[in-house]
Amino acid sequence: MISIGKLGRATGTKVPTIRYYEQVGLLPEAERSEGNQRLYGRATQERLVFIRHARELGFPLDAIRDLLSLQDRPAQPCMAADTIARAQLKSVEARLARLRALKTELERMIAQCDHGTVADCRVIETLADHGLCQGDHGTENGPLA
Amino acid sequence: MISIGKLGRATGTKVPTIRYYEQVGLLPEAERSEGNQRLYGRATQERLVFIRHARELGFPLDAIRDLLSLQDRPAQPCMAADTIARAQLKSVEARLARLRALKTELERMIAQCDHGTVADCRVIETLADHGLCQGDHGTENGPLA
DNA sequence: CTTGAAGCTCTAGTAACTAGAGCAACTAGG
DNA sequence: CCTAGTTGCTCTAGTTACTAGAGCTTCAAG
Repeated sequence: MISIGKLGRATGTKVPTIRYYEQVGLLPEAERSEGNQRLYGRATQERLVFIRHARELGFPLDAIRDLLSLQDRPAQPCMAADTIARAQLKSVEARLARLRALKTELERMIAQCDHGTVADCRVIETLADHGLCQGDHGTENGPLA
Repeated sequence: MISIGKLGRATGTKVPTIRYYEQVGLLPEAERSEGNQRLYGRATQERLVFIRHARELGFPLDAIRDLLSLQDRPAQPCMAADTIARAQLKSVEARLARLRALKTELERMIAQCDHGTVADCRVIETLADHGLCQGDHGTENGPLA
């Protein structure tokens, strides 16, 4: 049984984040000490590690909630977890493609900035240039990277 | 002089987003018609295009505010804009590296999910596995992708 | 035994929007 | 000219995943 601070250090999670996870039901309500302080055992620590890894992989908390509920009833078929992972992969690939394009664009911008005045700075021109839209208008404001 | 709806369609921006940009000072307070409806001219439309492009490139609104203030006083040296762009490039590269790792991991997870039951599903095991931490603990909960 | 760190609860703030209520105004068809 | 129906207005509140602060209590070390 360890304190919330130790759990945080052990898992690389900030203390308020742990309390937040409890609040939104991702972690069970912690046992308390005499003096009302949270105490955690192995099981919860592992659950938190699971959550953090899933977050690092970009899963939103809702998806993690689903995964945890699968984990809690392990006799089910694996399909649901697979489906979640596949959906996640799709969105990761989309973000990757977008970011690669952005990187190219930024490099171009920086290369063209000639340390003159803003008046002829390509960084600003590039952003103002309408010709660079590759016509994904219609998507409207999407997640944006 | 066009309405907010037309401006939205012309720039691929949702109407509430335009009002939001005005509210937070990225766009000037719009002129109004007799009946109190917002009217926009070329200048504001270009400013909005600038903002949207910068957002697509991942610039946070604060950085965009800075860029716009540079644009408003174009006799300054270009350095500041360059600095902002370089910082942005750095963070894009970091996000890229992280995402590439995530993609590999997800692919591995999916490949190992053998459509059995959850009990032996690698998707969940992978997320629970502590051995996969490449020890970036200490960063605590960072931006996460 | 005392001091300072770590814990508690609660509220409010962050980014960048998005959604909804309830109402006014503009536009096109008949 | 009238009447729908769409678009616009303001305002409040919700979203995601946390983070920060106030004001207080409890714990661990010297």
